[in-house]
Amino acid sequence: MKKVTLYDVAKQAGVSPKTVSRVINNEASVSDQKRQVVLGVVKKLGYKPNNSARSLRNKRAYSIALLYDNLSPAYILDLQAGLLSVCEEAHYNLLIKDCNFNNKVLIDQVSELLENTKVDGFVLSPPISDNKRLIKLLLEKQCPFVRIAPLDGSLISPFVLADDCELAREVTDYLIGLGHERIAFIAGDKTHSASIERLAGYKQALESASISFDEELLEQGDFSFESGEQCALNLLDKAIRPSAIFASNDYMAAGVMKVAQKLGLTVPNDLSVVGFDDAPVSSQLWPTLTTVKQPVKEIAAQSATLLLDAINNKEAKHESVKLHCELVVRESTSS
Amino acid sequence: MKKVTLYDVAKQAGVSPKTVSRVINNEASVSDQKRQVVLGVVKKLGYKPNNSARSLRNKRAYSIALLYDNLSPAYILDLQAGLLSVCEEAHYNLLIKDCNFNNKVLIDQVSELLENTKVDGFVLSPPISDNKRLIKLLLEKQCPFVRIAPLDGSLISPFVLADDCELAREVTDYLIGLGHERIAFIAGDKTHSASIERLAGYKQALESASISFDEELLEQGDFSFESGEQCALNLLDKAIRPSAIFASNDYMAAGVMKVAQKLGLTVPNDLSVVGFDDAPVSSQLWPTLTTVKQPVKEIAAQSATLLLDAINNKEAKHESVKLHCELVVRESTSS
DNA sequence: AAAGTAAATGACATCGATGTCAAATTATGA
DNA sequence: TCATAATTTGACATCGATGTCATTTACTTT
Repeated sequence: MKKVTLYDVAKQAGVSPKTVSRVINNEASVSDQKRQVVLGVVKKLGYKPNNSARSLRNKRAYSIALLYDNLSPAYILDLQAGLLSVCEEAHYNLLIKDCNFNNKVLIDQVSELLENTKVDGFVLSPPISDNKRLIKLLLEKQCPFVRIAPLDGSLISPFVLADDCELAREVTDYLIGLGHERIAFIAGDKTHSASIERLAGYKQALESASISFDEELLEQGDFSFESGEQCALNLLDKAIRPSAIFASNDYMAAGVMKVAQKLGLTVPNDLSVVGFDDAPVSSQLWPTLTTVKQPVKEIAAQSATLLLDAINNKEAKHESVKLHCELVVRESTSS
Repeated sequence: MKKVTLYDVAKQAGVSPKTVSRVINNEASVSDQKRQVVLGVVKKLGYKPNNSARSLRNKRAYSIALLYDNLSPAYILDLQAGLLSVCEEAHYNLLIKDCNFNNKVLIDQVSELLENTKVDGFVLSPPISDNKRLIKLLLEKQCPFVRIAPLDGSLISPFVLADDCELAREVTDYLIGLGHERIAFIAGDKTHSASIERLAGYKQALESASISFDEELLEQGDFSFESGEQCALNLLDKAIRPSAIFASNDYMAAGVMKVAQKLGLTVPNDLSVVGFDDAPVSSQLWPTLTTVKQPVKEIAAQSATLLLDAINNKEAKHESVKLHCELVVRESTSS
């Protein structure tokens, strides 16, 4: 039951430790014959490289860090799960960092992670994906990173996003298809690309259907339940009410539902409501909320894959990946 | 900007590296005079010990792992936040492990963490806190661990819990105080101590108020929204309805709200509803839910503290800590 | 077949911190 | 004051993997 090391493998295989190391790291100049022998012994002894020794020698921690701030708990947990699945496979550690603090501290903490912990790369989730100072730091230090749903679509790093715009269009098309013409939209926090994209999709759908965009029907929220309430109050107070409200996320949609109920409106008969994200609350309300499900775990898994690529192959070209969301029709919408 | 090592400190301080090491690790036999000198240089150079080197030499990873399964996202995130705050302070890493798999795999994964990653200790959250096989493994390997809200209150390890029973009593007292006499209770998953405790508190309060416990008013749920719905249907279908329903968590309470609304009952006028946990949904419903807020971050922080104590002081006695919850009165309750 | 080139292999030092054990220093007691 | 015990201190080896560089082996080429 004792820990097996490179040396044990080397002895059994009748080669030098260095050769075993070469095999483990998939280096080129090892004869196929010895490679097979070594691999055999590795499997037989169940050898696993010691991470601390590697880290010490190579001056890197074999770990990546997830930076997040201000997202919904379920979303963050899905991100973590997706990242973990890839990290475990690749024998990397995942460090998590709640960046619920100001810019200055964030920069310090990341520097610390870089210089002390020797983290290999970072996953930036919105709104950190567009933190200028942080990105500048990472680029300067030549530290690999991936951005999730960034506003800035340039390939300074790989990035992964969902087809928010397309799905917002689909949602709006769906509402139009149900016969709605006065469809209001509640936008989210502008520092998230999702807000921009979802609004764009809404506008595109209106245009395709030759419904003119009405400034009156657009409200600016910030993704919070309270902002949803406030925006709904503004919208439902109008002389001619919208017959449907499309909120940029489920929290705001829940706020809309609350206001509708308070005003004595029945959802979906008097008002259709749509959210976005498929947060837990969307199926815990009554009526349950029509919404859009993002493939958050896949987004995270893709991010991890791209990041590990960048880490292990410094000259790899940066890519971007767009993943597909899905409309989930529930009870809060009708004609 | 180069990395400073023990040797740099030793040279500057005019002592041997070993002495610096002694100072860093707070060992006894160093003269006060040298200690001061060394500490001065440490601060001046901003020396930070290299974790990989330490891990290699000491055969431990300076990290703890959080095992969780099946809890609400917000709860898990709060646990993580609480653990992280202590870990960062102590320069430990936090590994997270979603144990959403069967017993066998769990044991394998934990063994792997122990033998390969050399994790120093584990934090078990419910219902893993009472996983017999896992606990047996950890005890055998003499690996320190803390349990959060275990069913088994013996001191095989330190543990931390909330005063669920007391608060359930307080909630029930509060409902009784409002004039309710037919108060139904929806119990949660029996593998969680919280379920047992909350039910006990409910019964105690009834007894204190000389209201006899009515089997008819007790339903068994499993903490899910759907189970809340089902139990509510059962309860509200009775000839004489309860005037208040106390659900063991907010998800189930949300299910109750849904059913109440569907049946045309107005909350709180026709029915008072109380939840537990102060999950996000409790303030995103309308009416907002009266509930109980657990100090989850503090529970986690305490757990981490106890665990690190156990790790760094093997003969420390195991302690248990009980933390205080708080009743949050919102809109879903009235006389 | 000899010479020359390319590929495969291994000896050794190193990453940074710390346990072991012996040497040096200080304190104690007769 | 000197021998002895107690306390500080440091030299050195070590944890396990891998970069460097020299050496050996295999493969061409004329």
